[in-house]
Amino acid sequence: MTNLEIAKLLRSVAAALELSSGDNRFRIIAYDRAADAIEHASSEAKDLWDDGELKNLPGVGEAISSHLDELFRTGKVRHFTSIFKFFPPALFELLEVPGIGPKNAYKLCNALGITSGHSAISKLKKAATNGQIAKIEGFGEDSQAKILLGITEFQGRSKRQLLPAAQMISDSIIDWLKKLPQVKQINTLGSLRRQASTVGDIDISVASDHAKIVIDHFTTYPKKRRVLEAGEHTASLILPNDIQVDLMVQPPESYGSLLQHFTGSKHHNILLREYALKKGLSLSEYGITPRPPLKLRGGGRSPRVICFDSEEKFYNFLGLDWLPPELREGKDEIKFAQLHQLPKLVELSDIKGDLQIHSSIDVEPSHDLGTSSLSELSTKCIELGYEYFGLTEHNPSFSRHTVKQVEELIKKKTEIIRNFQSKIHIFNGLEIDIQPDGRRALPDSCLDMLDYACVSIHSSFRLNRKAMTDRVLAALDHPKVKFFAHPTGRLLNEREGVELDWDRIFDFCLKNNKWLEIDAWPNRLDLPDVIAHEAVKAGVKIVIDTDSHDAAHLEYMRYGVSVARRAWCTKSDILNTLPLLEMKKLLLGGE
DNA sequence: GCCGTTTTCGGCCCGACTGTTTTCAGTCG
Repeated sequence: MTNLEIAKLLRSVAAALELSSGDNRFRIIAYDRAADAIEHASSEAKDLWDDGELKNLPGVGEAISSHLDELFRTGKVRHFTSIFKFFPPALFELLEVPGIGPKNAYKLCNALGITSGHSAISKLKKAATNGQIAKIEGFGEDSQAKILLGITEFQGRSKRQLLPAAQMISDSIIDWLKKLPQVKQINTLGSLRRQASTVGDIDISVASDHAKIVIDHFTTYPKKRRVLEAGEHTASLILPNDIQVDLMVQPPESYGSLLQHFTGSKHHNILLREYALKKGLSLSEYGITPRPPLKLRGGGRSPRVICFDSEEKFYNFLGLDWLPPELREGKDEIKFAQLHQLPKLVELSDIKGDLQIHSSIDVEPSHDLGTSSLSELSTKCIELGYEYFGLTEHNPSFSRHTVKQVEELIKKKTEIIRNFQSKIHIFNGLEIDIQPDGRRALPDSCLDMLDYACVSIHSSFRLNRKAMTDRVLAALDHPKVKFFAHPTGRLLNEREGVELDWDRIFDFCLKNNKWLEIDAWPNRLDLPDVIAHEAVKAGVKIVIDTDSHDAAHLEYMRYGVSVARRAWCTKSDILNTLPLLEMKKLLLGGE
C-alpha cells in the first residue's frame, strides 16, 4: 500500500468516527493528523514499518502504529473493519469531492441510496444533474451546483502548475501591480513562496493603505480571462488554462502576520500555533493575541491584537528566528528557529558551475541531442558567473553502434572540447543509461577518455525496490562515474518515481564518494525535496544541474536551488558551489 | 489517539466562507 492509500484509509477512519455519535473529537483529529503525517512522510510507511520506525512519525503513536502493523501483516485491520461496517463504502468515496465532508457524504448516501464505492461519484453526479440533491433536507439549489462543481474539479484534478510556470505567471502579475505607487510591498504566498515543486492557485499579497485602488488595478490585468470576484480586500482572477490568481491587500502595519499566515504551510502554522499557545499566545492572520488565564476566560474585555508590519518581528516576538519560507513544512523547523540553529541555506549566487548539460555535439545519442553549440553554452555560462561547466550528452545509442563506432564518437567529442578556445573551463562528461540489468550503456574503454560520467535510468521503471537498488549501485560502481542523475526518474504530473532503498543508496554514496543530483529540469525537480533532505542529513553530497538541452535552459538552475533549500541544504552540501580548483580535484583527482 | 522546555494527565490551531436556517453546522486552507 502506498502512503497515499494509507492516508486515505486513516481519513476514512476519522470520518467514520466523526459519524459515530459521542466519539471523542480529539481521537478523530488524531487520525486525520496521522493521515497527514503519512502522506507527507519522506519514506514509504511500509519501509518504515520494515525498519520498526513507524512510531517515529509525529502523529503516529502506540495505537495507530499497531493498527498499521496489522495492516502490513494481514492486509486489513479488524478494528477499522468493525468501525466501517456501519457505513456504506460509497461514503468514503464521496469524501474525495471537494466541499463534501463526512456529515454531508453520509446524508447523501442515505437520501440517494448510494452504497457501492466504485460507482459512487458517477451516481452522485447523475443525482445532481437531475436536481435530486436540491430536494434533500439541508441541501438546496446552491449546494447542488457546488457539488457539481466539486465533482468536475475532482475529475480534472492533479494538474498542478509546475513551479517555473507558476513563477512566470506571478512575475508578470507582480510587474503589473508594481506600476501602482500605492503598492508598498508585494509577495507571493503559499506553496509558490515556499517554492514547492508544483503549485495550485497563485496567491499574491500587497501591503497598501489603498486597498480599493489596488484591487481595481488588479482586476484590469490584461491577460485575465475573467474576474472571479472582487471585494474590499481580496479579489480573484481566472487566467487562460483555468489558472486562478488570488490577491489580498492589507495595510502595512499588519502586513507581517498576513504574509506569515498565508505563506503556510498549513502544518507549519498548526505547529506554530501550538507552540505559541504554550506561551499563552494565540496567532492569526491579524496578529498575536495574549490569552487570559483559563479561569478568567469567558468574561471581561477581549484582549488586544498585537500587529506586526514584518514577518521578522512576528517570529521574533515568539522567540524564534525568522524562517526562510522553504523550511516552513512542519518538520523540525520551529525547534531549530527557537535554538537559533537554522541552517544558512544555499543560494543561487553560490553556484559556480553546472555539470549536466547537453550540447549539439552529435555523438549520435540514445536520447535527445542538445540544440546549442559549445560556444553558445560557454557564453551563457560566463554570463551566469560560472567558473566551469560539464558536457554530458547521452551515450551513443547502444543498439545502433559497434563498440568501435562508439569509441570513435567519444574520441571525436573529446577532441572538439580539447580544441575549443574558451575563457571558462569545460569538463568532458557523459550521461550514461543504466540498463535494466545494471550494466552501463557504454564500454569502459570510453569511460577512460572522459573526465567523468553520470548515470541515470531511462527505461524499466517498474522493477521492485531491491532489484532497482542493485541495478543503480552496479551502474555507479566505476571510478569515473561520479553521480546518479535525476535519481527517481519521476516526471511531475506524468510518472511516479522508481522505488529505491535510499538507505542503501546513501550508504553506498558515502563509502564510495558518489553524489546525488538535484536535476532542475522543470518537470523533474529530482531528487524530490524530502528525499534530498534525508540524503544531506545522512551526509551525502549533492550536485545541482539543469540538464539543459539548450543554452536558455541554464536559467533553470534557480529551481534546482529551490529544491535544495527546501531540503535544508547549505552551501557545503552542494558540490558545484566549489571553485574550479576544488572541482578539478574532485573530478580529476590528484592535487 | 497523541504528546510533553510549566504536563505521563489534561490538554489538543484559528478564522473565513457558504448555505441553510433563524443562530449555526459543515468544510476548508
